[in-house]
Amino acid sequence: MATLKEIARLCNVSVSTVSKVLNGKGRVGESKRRKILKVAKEIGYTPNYHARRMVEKSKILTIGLIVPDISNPFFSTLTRGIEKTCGENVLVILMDSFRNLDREEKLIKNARFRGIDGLIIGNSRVNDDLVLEISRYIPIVVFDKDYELKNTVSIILDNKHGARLATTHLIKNGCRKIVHLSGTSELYVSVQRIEGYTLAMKENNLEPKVYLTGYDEKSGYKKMKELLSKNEKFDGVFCVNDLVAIGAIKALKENNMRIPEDVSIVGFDNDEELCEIITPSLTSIHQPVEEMGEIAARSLINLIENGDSKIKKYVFSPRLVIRESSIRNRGEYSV
Amino acid sequence: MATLKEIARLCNVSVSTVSKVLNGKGRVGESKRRKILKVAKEIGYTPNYHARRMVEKSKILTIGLIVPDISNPFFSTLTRGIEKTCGENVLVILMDSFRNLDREEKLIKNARFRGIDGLIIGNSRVNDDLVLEISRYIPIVVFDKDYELKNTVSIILDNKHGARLATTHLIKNGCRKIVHLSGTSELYVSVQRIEGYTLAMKENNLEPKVYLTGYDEKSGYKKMKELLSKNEKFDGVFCVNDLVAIGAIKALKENNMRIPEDVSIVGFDNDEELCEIITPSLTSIHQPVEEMGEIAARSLINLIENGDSKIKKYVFSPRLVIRESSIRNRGEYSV
DNA sequence: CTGAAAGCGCTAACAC
DNA sequence: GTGTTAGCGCTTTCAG
Repeated sequence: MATLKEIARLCNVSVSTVSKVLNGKGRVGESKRRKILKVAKEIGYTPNYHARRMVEKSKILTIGLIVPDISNPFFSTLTRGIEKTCGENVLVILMDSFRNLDREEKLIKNARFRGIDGLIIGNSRVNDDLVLEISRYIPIVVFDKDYELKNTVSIILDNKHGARLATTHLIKNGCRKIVHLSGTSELYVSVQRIEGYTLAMKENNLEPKVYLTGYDEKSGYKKMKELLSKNEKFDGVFCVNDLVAIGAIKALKENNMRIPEDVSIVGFDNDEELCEIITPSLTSIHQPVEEMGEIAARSLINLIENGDSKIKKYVFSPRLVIRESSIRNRGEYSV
Repeated sequence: MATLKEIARLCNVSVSTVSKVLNGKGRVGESKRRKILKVAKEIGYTPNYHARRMVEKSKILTIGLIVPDISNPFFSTLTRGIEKTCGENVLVILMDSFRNLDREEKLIKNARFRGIDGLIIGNSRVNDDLVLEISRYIPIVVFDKDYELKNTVSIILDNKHGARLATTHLIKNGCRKIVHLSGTSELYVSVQRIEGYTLAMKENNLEPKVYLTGYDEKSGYKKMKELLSKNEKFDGVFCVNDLVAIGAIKALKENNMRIPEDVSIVGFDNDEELCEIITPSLTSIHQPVEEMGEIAARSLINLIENGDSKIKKYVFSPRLVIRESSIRNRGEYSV
C-alpha cells in the first residue's frame, strides 16, 4: 500500500515533510516538493481515511439511513430530501431492511460499530426499547413515532388529521357508506389514520368500517375484490396509501363500478406520478416528504454536533389534493 | 469520550485487559471481567471505528454509489439490487448528484478521500478522462458505458437490440408509420436506441423518423402535441422510456386518438407500476434493473478484493413485455 | 491471568 | 526548511 512512509523512503525525506507537501502546509524546498508530488502520483497514493480521522477532529459526519424499501417512492423521495441537506461533509450510509424486522434490528444495533455518528430510521416497526437503548450511544431521528428521549428527534405527519381530512371530504361530497382500507394494525401510521377516519365518521353520525390490508397494490386489489364478492355496500373508500387505492380502483373497474359516480375514492401520500396517471386521477392526502427528509437530516446533524436538540418533535400537516376520483357532478361540493 | 483507556483507569486494569474482555478474547479473571463489562456499559462505550480499522485488516468494505436522481424508479430499483448484494459487511454510501455535472465530478473525485473502497456510477455524463484517472486509485463499475480499463467493469443493456425488438413488434403488429421519441442525442443510451429503431425500420423498408425529446413525462407530452398539431401522420410510436410514453399517451388521448387502434405505442424500462396503471396498459422493453444492480455490486466487491476482474463487461438482454397499448385486434399478430 | 510495548498511518508541535 | 517525537484508540504479540 502506498503510504507516507513509502513516499518518504522513496524520496529520502521524513514522513512529516511528505505530509506537509501533500497537505500544502509549512514550507518545503522546491526540489523536494516536486519530487514528492511526483512520486506520490506515480505510486497512486491516497491518504488513509481512517488514520486521518483518528488524528484530526474531522468535520466529516457519517449518518446512517434505514428504510424498509428504497424502491418505494415515499422512501426514495425522503432519501432525496436527506441527500439534499447533506453537503460535501456528510456521508449517508443507506441501509435497506427489505421490511425484514430482524435485519432492521441488526442494522440499528450495528450502526455504531460501523463508524456511524447518527441514525435516521424511516417508519420502522422495531420496538421502543431498542430505540431507547441505542439512543444512549448515538442520536436518532425517527419517523412517525413519538419519543421523548434525550438523544432523539421525532418527525411526524399528523396522520389523524390527514385521515379526517380525507374522510370528511368524501362525506361532504355526498358519500355516506365509507369504508377504510387501513394497512396493518401494527404500524403506528395506520393506527393514527384509523383514528382520524373513525373520528370523522362519528362526527357525522356515520358508521366506520375498517378493513385491514397490506401496503401495496396487490393487497388493495385483493381486499376490494373480497368486499365486492361479499356484496358489501359502500359509496366511498379511504385508503391507507396510494398504492392500495390503485389496487382498489383496479378491482372496482373490473366489476364495472363507476368512479367516482358509484364509488368515490381517496388515497394517501399523493405520489403525483401515480395519482395523475391513473384513470380517473386519484384524490390523495399530500405529505411534504422531501421537506421532511430535509428536516430529518438537519435535526440529526444538529443532534450529533450539539448533543441535544431544543426541538424534539416536528409535526407536519397533511393537505388534501382533490382530483377526479372523488368529485361527483352533483353540485353538492366543489373545489 | 469513552475509550478503552478510560475504562482501564476506572477499573484499575490495563488497556489490553479491557480490550480482551470486550472482544471476548484471551482469559481474564471473572471479577475483573464483570467489572469491566459493567463500567463499559455505564459510560456508554463504543469502540472507535477508525481506530479499529487502522489496526485490523477489517473485512468491512465501503462502496460509493452515485446516481443522478434517487427518486427516479430506475435508480431506486438499481439501488435496491445493490443493497441486496451487500450483506453485513459492505457499507453503501449513497450520493445523489441531482443531475448536476459539477457535483457529480466532485463526488467522484472526492470518493477516495472519504474512505470509499470502490465506486458504482449509475448512468453518468462525466467525461471518460475522469473515469480513467480515478480508476487508477479505486475500482469503478459504470453503467451504460463501455470502458476497457484495468480497474473497471461495465454493465450494459443491449439498448440497440431492445429498440429493435420494440420497433419490430410494432411492425409485425401492423404499424407502418412509426416515429421514435428518442430523448437527447448526448446520452449513449439514446444513441443506441435510435440505432436499433432505425435498423428495424430499414430492415422492413420503412422510413425512420426520430424526434428528440427529454426523458420525462412532460417532454413526451409536449413533443406528441407538437406532432399532432403539425398533422404528422403515424400509426406507431416507440418511446425512449416509459415516462415519455406516458406523456405521449396523454396527448394522444386528449386528441381523441384511440390506442392501440389508431396509434400503437411502446415504451422502455418496463416500470411495472407505471405500465400497468395507465390505461391502456403500456407495452414496454424490460431491463432487469435489480439484477443489474446485484451484478454491479458483486463485480465491484470482486474488483476491490482481487484488484482485477476477468469479466470486464456484462451485457444484459432486454425483453419485450406486451400489454394493451400495442395489440390491435386485427389478428395480424398475437402473443 | 495480566500488563507492557509495539505499531496501524497520519498530523502537529517542537526542536534543530 | 527539515526531521524527531508524541499521540489519536485500538489490537496483538510477548514476557512475566
